[in-house]
Amino acid sequence: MAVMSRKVPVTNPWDSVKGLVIQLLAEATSLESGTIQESVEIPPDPTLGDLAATIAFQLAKQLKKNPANIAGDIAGRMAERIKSEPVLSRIESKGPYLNVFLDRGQFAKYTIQAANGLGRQYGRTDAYTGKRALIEFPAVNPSKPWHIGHARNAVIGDTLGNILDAAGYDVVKLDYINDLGLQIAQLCWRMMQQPVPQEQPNMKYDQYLGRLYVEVQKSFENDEQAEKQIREVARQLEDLNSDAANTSAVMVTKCLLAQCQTAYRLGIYHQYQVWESMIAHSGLLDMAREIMLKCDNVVKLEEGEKAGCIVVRLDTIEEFKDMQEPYKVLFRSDGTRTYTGADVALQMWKFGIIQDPLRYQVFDHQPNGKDVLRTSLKGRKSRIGKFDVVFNVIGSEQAQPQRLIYTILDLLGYKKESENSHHIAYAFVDVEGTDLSGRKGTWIGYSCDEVLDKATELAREEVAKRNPDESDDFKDKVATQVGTGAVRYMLLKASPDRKITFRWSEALDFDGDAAPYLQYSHARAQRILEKAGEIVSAPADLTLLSTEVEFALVKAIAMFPQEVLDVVRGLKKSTWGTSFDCNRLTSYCYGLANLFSRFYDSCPVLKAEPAVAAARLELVKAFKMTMANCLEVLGIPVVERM
RNA sequence: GGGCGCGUCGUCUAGCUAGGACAGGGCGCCGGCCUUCGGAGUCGGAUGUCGCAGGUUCGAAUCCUGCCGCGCCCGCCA
Repeated sequence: MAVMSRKVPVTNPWDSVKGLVIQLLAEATSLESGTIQESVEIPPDPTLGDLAATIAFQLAKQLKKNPANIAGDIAGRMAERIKSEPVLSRIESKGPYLNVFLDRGQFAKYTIQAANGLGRQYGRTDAYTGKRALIEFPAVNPSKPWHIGHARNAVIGDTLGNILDAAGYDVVKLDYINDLGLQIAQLCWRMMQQPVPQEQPNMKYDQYLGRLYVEVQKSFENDEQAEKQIREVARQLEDLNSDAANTSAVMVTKCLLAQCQTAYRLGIYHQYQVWESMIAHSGLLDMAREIMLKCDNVVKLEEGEKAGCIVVRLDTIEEFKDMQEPYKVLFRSDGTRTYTGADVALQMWKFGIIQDPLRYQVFDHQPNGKDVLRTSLKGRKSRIGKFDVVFNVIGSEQAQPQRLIYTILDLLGYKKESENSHHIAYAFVDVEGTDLSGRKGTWIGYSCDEVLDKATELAREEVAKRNPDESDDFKDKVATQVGTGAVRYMLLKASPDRKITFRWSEALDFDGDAAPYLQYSHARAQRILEKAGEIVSAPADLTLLSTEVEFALVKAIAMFPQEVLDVVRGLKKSTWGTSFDCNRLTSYCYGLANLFSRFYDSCPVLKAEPAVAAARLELVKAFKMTMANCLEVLGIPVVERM
């Protein structure tokens, strides 16, 4: 069998074996392999089998026979053929189900050779090589620190990027900086007031600004005069030479640098930042407007309430038929853009529909060694290029506005681009009763930094308890890895469409289904390999790995590449956004760690007889590699000792 | 009013897109396991009207219809 005898390690062992089973079922039944593929599943209990097919149910309808009899017939017909495949052991019918058993030893060999042969590449595939994906996140206003809800956005976006990258995509991560919003105007207004607010010397700038904003908000709400002035500041911000714009530029830069420190703590890096003020002055909006006006559905209204506005007519679209107002304003009567208008223009830019008029310069040198570029008036032209797919990570409350943008893109004639526009939606994080509001200041105490601080602090205590003789440097380093890993994992393990109620007791629970458990399993594997270094050197016979527990671990290792691909294939558009099952990968990773823990408990490695020890060591290596690769995709630090 | 999402042991949650074998986990609770490579572990136990009511099907947590509860969205705002 060609697939099974390749010299080069297979990239996707589970899928290869499943493919083989499908092939054999097709030979035995004359059903389409597509039909069979859909019916092949994993039995609920491994004692039933390793793979199962429910084709007997479908055939029962056609043949008008009892499905159990049909399954029995097929099993009988396939028995011999199965024996000729080394990785397969036997087929059984159990009622209407067809259950296939793998040969444990052969499959262990097959899988471990794949994982250890590919090493850090294991889990990566070239399924989407050649495609370019742009991900925009988290687009936090540069007027406050990230709170834990912003962190959810950022971690989802970052992890999506890693997963797409593993599937072969060329991924670009982009952040959108709204430095022209009302929040910025409010802060600038305050900055230009007497007395000039004093910066808190011991406080991060974003933290300080976020608190100042809560204060300013009160003036805005209660003082009509102040509100009027703030509106004026907002207008001035559009003029890059104004005092307001200069004040803003300094303030926003300082705030953004502070926010970036939070991102870096979470291991999150970007290639580009798009600043709204630069978009406003780049000519991009004018270019977009021209293109839009060529479309029949975009018109400048001459009369009525919206006279002078450039609007898009939505009444031709089924979905918006029931809308009270069929005209959506893109450019106001004074010529300025609405958010919808700007968003459509930006989306067009992302797909390369508008030639890039922006210039770029380095904003910061990131700890990953790479520069993040920001849009600017002065810098250089860049080759950011066109993208095949665009993902915008935004809260689910923006589902309709996002869909509207993609619909308008379609109306403008960019059908493909519309289809390839994805809103990665996620529900908000709240805090037992209240939401996290920048305005009301309810985020105070729940900023991402504070959560990371507390998690790291607790991790420091635990590390110190377990490693009393280690250096402070060691303890600090590991505490950081454990603390940040725990926070990232907590945010990823919840399905994005489910709201998270943040609780300290859960965030700081390092037992059970949490990142430290995963990191711990890796550290244990690492320790075994370290100790083995001095002892074992015999060439391993991997077919010796055949106990229940070993086999379960082997299967989990074999499934990793397919798990990654399944998450990518699961990115499907719905009315409310595009589904992204980041929790599926955390769940896989937890299961993998769990199986290793069982193996660790019941299968001694170093104390086993030499031949078994050699084989188990290879299994430990394969596990460690897979766990490390999976953690890397999740953005959770890989820990050698903890 | 229209639209979207959520509702699963005490609690948090997976599974729902492609219906299938006793609904999986975590925390908490009860009880075992350190003369075995790190106990952030492991083994066992108790705990469930899968929001409610119908329907489709050989078979429904999953699909359809109608309700109920919670949250969110429907501006030349930002």
